[in-house]
Amino acid sequence: MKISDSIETFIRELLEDKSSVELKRNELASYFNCVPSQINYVIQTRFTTERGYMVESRRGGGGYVKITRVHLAEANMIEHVLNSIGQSVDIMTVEAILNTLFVNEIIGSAEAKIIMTACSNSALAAIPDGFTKNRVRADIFKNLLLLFA
Amino acid sequence: MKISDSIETFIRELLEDKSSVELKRNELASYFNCVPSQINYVIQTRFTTERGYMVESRRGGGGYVKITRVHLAEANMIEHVLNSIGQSVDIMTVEAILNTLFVNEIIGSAEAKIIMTACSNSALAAIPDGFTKNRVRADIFKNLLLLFA
DNA sequence: CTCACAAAGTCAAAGAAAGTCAAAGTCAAA
DNA sequence: TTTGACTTTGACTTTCTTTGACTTTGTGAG
Repeated sequence: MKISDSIETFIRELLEDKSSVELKRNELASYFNCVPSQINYVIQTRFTTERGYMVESRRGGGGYVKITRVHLAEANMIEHVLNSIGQSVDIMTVEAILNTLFVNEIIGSAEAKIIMTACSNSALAAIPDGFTKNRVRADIFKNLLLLFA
Repeated sequence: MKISDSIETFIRELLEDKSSVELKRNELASYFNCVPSQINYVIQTRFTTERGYMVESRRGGGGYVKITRVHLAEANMIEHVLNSIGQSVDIMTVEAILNTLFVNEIIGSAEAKIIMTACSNSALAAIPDGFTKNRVRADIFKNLLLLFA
């Protein structure tokens, strides 16, 4: 029972051909039998800037939500990412960022895998949940990204 | 037969065909008539990095626990090293081990560098000195070494 | 210009699932 | 018989998802 994941997949598939899609929030919601605001949830958690998407929308009659896959400038992408990471970061975000870096060929899949593992909950199991864990994760992540800058 | 052992066997059997299984913690618990946290106990004591398993999970709706088996070849150097690392390890030891692995061509210099950085004091700066820091270091190190097994 | 309606946005509460911790129980070995 | 490693249990926490009431913004008819 994970409606959000289905919606995410659905939108991803639409984006396979074109680099942007225009959706009707309400139509999509009724297609998936969920409340409209769930579409917002999916967009906010899955189609973020960190994952390489841009979202525009308009309300009112004939309104829409437009999602665009964006190719980030390769130049100082690492620097950009480093700045976007705060003092604390969760594993989902790490995964998303690594994926973006991989897609943009900044890092290879082997490196991504290593970094992912170093930041995984499994590796950080000894640290209590919550702020501390995500803070340590951010430190490790940043230190590793710095190797590619 | 102890419940924990049965659960362990059950999961092991699932892993005989596939190299990874996705479990529902609550379902498994109710199947074995035990409290959910017992599943965590089994995983923490039986499906550890030393034994060649990796564990990922997600909370919330549609959550899961995924256990992946990594094949540890007999007489494998990584396995040996994994077993030799205790619960806690200092940065000098990490460096020494990495050097040995590099000299024996088990890992490349790029990988060694990444692992070294992930285990560095700089990456673990947010953790107070002493036992905890070296313990987290050991966890990270073992998880990363497992990638080369 | 104004008002009704159509869309999309916001936010917080409720629900779902996994994680943590430590107390209490077992049981064999010293 | 005491000790200590291993197990079982459950109360509490954290994380992620779903839902819905309410808000904001655009459009078009009168």
